[in-house]
Amino acid sequence: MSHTLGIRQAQKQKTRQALLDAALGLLEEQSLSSLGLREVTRAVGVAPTAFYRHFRSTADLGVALVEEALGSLHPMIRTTVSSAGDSDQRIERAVGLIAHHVETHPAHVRFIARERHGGVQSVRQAIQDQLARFTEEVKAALAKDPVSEGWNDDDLRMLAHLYVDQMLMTASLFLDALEAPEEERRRVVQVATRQMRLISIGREHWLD
Amino acid sequence: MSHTLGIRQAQKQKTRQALLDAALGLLEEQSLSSLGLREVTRAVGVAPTAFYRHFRSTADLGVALVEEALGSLHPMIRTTVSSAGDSDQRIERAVGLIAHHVETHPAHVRFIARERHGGVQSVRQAIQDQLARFTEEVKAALAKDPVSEGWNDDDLRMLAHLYVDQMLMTASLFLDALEAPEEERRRVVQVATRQMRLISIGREHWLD
DNA sequence: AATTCCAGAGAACAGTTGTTAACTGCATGG
DNA sequence: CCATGCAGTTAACAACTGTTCTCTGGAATT
Repeated sequence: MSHTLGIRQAQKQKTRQALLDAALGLLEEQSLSSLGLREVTRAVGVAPTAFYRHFRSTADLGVALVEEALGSLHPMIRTTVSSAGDSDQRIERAVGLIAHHVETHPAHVRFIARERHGGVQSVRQAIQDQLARFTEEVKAALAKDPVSEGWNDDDLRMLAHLYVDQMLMTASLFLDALEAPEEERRRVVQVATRQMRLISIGREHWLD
Repeated sequence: MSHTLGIRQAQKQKTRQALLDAALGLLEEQSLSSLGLREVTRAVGVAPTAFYRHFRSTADLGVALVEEALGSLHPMIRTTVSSAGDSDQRIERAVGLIAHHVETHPAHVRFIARERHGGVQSVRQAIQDQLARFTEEVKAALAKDPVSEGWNDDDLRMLAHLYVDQMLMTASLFLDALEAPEEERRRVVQVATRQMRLISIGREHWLD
């Protein structure tokens, strides 16, 4: 692999990325279903027809954005759920990781939160597929945890589902508090931490 | 109150409602930020300019839809959280109420789920305001429950928040499974029930 | 060095959009 | 019964949309 691709394909990928970036920017103040192809090309500074060299439609571009936003997130998931430390330490680290990711990729997070239930079917589907993969990975990680001894498959899946949803909820909360005073951001940390702690407690007593 | 309003204002409210209904229908396949005013009036069968007699913009119409979708939901909230029965019975009833509401008002539920993180600021704000009211009501109901004895204000609020979010998550799940085979719908009931049960268990052991 | 390929430009299309202004007809209040 | 108010109509506007076809310059291939 890593075949140094010619200056031709390199330039193509460059404009393609520029289109993705511009779209992501424009999507901070609207939904994908109202994003126009001309709007995107205008923001990049290329002719409208150039768009078709890279995407069939804005919906197609949306699907590409889903992969950009979620595809590279799988490694993080693993370190979030599994690994060492007692319960409180793991929770603290998970919340910290989420907060950090929202701070470094706010537009991506906003895009996912917005389009997860958004008006474009194919994009909704792409997000659901990725989240389903996340859920499976979390479930696999949970299965290895000694706390989950004796849990059946359905219960593991419902807990994984709960964790993934909770992650997104927390990320969305951080997003809304991004430009808020630090006081409120700490309240978000507090709420998220306590919610995860409550879930954790429920988990420990599940088999009673 | 209840002053039988003249046939003039009656007709006005009628077209206003027709605009709201038509918009709600159109919003099943797109987001509010891409909903055109002409699109709505065309669906109703009135002139585009008639729109301005009722709403400043489609965003304004969206805010009205929020109140229609969530405003009448407050009484239900109360019966969902509080009232009699042991833990499992209350959960079963809550999940049933949510499922029923999704079946009878699917478009409203879809609208809220979609626009909660959608591209129109004022509508997002309106939804957040209503949800904050819900959270306060749930918190008040929780405070009266003997299980919550000894809980401080912050913990009550975080639990109320968790319940409200869980309610929306569940509603969204039911929505996606609306036209799916009954088998999958029962799986949704199962997952939602177990998640609430886990939360309930965590709640009982919170003060350990 | 000659040829093919292709990312992007340019122009034109039919259709759409939000908003304005001036109007019409009918229910309302004096 | 007559004058006023106002929901909804009609017509027109400039601006915008997605998509098509044709063209061009320079990289890639032979």
